[in-house]
Amino acid sequence: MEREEVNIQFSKSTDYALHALIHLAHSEHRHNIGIKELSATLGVSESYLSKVMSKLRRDGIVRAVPGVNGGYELARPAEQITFLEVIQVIEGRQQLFECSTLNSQQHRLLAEEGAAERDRDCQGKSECLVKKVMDGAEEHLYQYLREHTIQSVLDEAFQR
Amino acid sequence: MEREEVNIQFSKSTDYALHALIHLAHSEHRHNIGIKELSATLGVSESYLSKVMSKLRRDGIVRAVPGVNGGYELARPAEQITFLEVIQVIEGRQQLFECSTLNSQQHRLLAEEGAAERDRDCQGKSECLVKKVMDGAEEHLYQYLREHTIQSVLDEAFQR
DNA sequence: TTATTATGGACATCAAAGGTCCATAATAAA
DNA sequence: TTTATTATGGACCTTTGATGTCCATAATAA
Repeated sequence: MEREEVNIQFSKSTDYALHALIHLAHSEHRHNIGIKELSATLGVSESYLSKVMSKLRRDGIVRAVPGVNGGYELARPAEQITFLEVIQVIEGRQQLFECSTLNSQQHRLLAEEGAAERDRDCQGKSECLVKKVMDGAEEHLYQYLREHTIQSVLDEAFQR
Repeated sequence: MEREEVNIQFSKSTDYALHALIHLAHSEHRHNIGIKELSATLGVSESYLSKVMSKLRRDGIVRAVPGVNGGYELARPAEQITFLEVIQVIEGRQQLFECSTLNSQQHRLLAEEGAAERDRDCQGKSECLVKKVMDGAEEHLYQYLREHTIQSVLDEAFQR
């Protein structure tokens, strides 16, 4: 009874990624910020942060150059990098909610009231009533995360 | 490279809980729906669904009575049971986002611009710029989930 | 009293998060 | 062209939590 279960939460990797990108954006006059500086700034190991940065690179959010004076920089203007995009790159693109129950429950409901012509499958189709609400919630959340960018955070930091 | 990582997602338990509650609400003329009927309806094992139902009972969402003809029923009207409440009971009440990075990043930003009088801690305080956005996202999501209840889903099922 | 139903503890399994280490590739500077 | 430096990716490890089963016990109505 010591620990409550933990579940619906963004991963630490997402945290690292967002903070790293903000640091890059804030240092844009300089070029090629190395993993050493990034990991020291965030207080995270170089080896782990490297993995996160590699993902960001593979998805075209940052550019990376090896070698002396190498490092990372944003691949695009900070106002074109949304929170949603970063989160999806790191967390993957699965949906907030997947229906795992049988097709029985909600379809019995529908069938009994004479809407029996609908599909018979609850797995991911739009027929599941619970999923319908959750999909709405997801779109709601995503819309918010689309409206916030790396740049908008910087703007806010400088009280405007 | 076969499986993409899976992360930010509601658990199956939440799925089970929501579907079970809808079934209870839809059967409110009858009383005490047993775990047998519930598990058969959802296509889930009795033993596992029991755990989920116990959680719902401990948090006052359903009532349970053991013994012959025992079972579960809603402890409150279906319009007073929100999606958010169910989710929080099952998933726990941690936040969508916890800041894991050092206090350095965002405070260096603030400090450089002369806002140095703020706290020095990024762990969960409102000072972290990333966390501020994520908290906003969370509140956005929660507001939506508060507006949807077990009853509202039933209403929708009966096309009104 | 008895059959029935819910409860909770103890386990088991499995996948994913989080993290480390190292060999290799790439690059710029010397 | 070497060399020092930096990123990359594979292999591996540990911990945690989700999912699930089983069983003994408690509670309850018939």
